[in-house]
Amino acid sequence: MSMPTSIETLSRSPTANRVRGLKLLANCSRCSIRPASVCSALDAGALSEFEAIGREASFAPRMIVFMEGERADWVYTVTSGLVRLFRLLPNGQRQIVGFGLPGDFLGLPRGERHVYSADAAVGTTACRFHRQDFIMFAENHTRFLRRLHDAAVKALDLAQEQMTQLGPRRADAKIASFILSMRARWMEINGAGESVPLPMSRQDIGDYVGLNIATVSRTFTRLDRQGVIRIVPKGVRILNFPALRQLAEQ
Amino acid sequence: MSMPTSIETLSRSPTANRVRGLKLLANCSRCSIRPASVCSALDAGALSEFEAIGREASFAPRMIVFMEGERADWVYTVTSGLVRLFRLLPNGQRQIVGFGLPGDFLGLPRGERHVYSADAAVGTTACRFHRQDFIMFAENHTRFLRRLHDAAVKALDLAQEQMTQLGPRRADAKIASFILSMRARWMEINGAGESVPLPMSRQDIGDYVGLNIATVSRTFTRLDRQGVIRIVPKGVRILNFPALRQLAEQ
DNA sequence: ACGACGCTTTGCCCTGGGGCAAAGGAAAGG
DNA sequence: CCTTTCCTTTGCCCCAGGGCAAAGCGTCGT
Repeated sequence: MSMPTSIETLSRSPTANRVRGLKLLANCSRCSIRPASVCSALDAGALSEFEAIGREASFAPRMIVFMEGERADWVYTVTSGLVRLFRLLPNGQRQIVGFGLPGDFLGLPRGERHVYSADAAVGTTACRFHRQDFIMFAENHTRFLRRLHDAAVKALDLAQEQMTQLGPRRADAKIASFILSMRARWMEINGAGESVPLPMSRQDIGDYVGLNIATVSRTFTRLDRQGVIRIVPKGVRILNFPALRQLAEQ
Repeated sequence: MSMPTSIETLSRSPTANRVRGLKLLANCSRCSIRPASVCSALDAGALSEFEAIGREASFAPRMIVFMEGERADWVYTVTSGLVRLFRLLPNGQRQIVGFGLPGDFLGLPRGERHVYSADAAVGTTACRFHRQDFIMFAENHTRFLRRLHDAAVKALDLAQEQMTQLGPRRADAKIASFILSMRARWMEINGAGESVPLPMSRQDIGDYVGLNIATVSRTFTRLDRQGVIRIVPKGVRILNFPALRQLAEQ
């Protein structure tokens, strides 16, 4: 059925260079994605303490954040852009296991090593903390620790969900589910409405839901022609909600 | 692509009846699967204390152990048989998210409610503990708690693995991976060799790896004809290891 | 030992989606 | 502003695997 998207055939491979720049954190209190992130659990005092141990890192598109198998020495909170979480399969195919959106917390696996890789899909910024600093801070701030745990539960739920999405479903069901799930995630960030940002490429979507890039493209086009969605630059607008939900359930 | 295996079309639906019988635990110290279970972390003293809070439950084939959404009041350690972990999708399809083999620990989700259902695929026995008793016991036995954590990590790894298996891979690759993964799991229990028990039905395998029952059957037959495996009652024997590994990597 | 039931295997046909490749667009770099 | 480089869309063809259904087997119960 489906085709290895070898990493070599991707238009460009992830670049080995890591973080592009580091800046001191200033004014977490004015950070616009804070409400959607784990930092929402911190009051003014804790926040400035937290600021002191973090740095803002920027990543150019395709820059690696961390690699599977590597020691997990840093943790991240995405503040803008999009991070791809992926595993490279023995046959060269890339399976995207998740997307890190602004507000998402990344890089704290159960063990001491990463179990998947992460790179920036577009220009991305993230607050970076040394694992030890971060853990020590969390252990001194119980509310924060609980919030972290919540984040982990949410990630697990998403993974479970994704597992059931990947199975043998029709292309339009997969794409419809994908759009609805992205919409739900953006709503937690923006509140937003019918417009769903999709900053990732068609290839990324395919590697996430388990479809060929051509099929992804065709399916978007079909949904557009059917009047279910409208394709807009870097995203879609949902025109017929019930129809989309209906498709997602197939 | 793929077909809803509606729960109604399954030859028989899971039965609503729960545990068939309960017996006091006697002689955990002689339990043959103990080395493969979380109980392996307990010494003689702790073991008899542990015995006191558990009961051995038996389940007839297709009996429900617990259901998605239900409060998770009991936890289980499988001692014999096979448990199917599954979610029912909106379209009626059943996605099997894992198999509980002897030694596996089940029923302690992150939240207070189960996120998937479980039923017995064949006649099954399991040690059952009240969640509270179990948690209290674990908190008083640090080695046991760590062992529990290890079990959770292993389960997560398996789920991650499964997520990459489900994607768009060829039928023989999926089946080959499945056989190798089952073999690896049995080896931890039996040590065993080339013979891999497969107590679950073809339908179960299909709902796990994302293939139609007919395709599952055809693929097993093909691998048999090619001399890669030999189909034996309730399992397979691996004849050509390198070939199987090779297929699994596709 | 026999019969019934349920699971597995197999054949036949068909369709959804992959492979390939070219054309069309958008964005980045000079 | 123009050129280059990706990325997306689309057409054409083909095949892996799904749908359906019948036949084959094993097993369990009486």
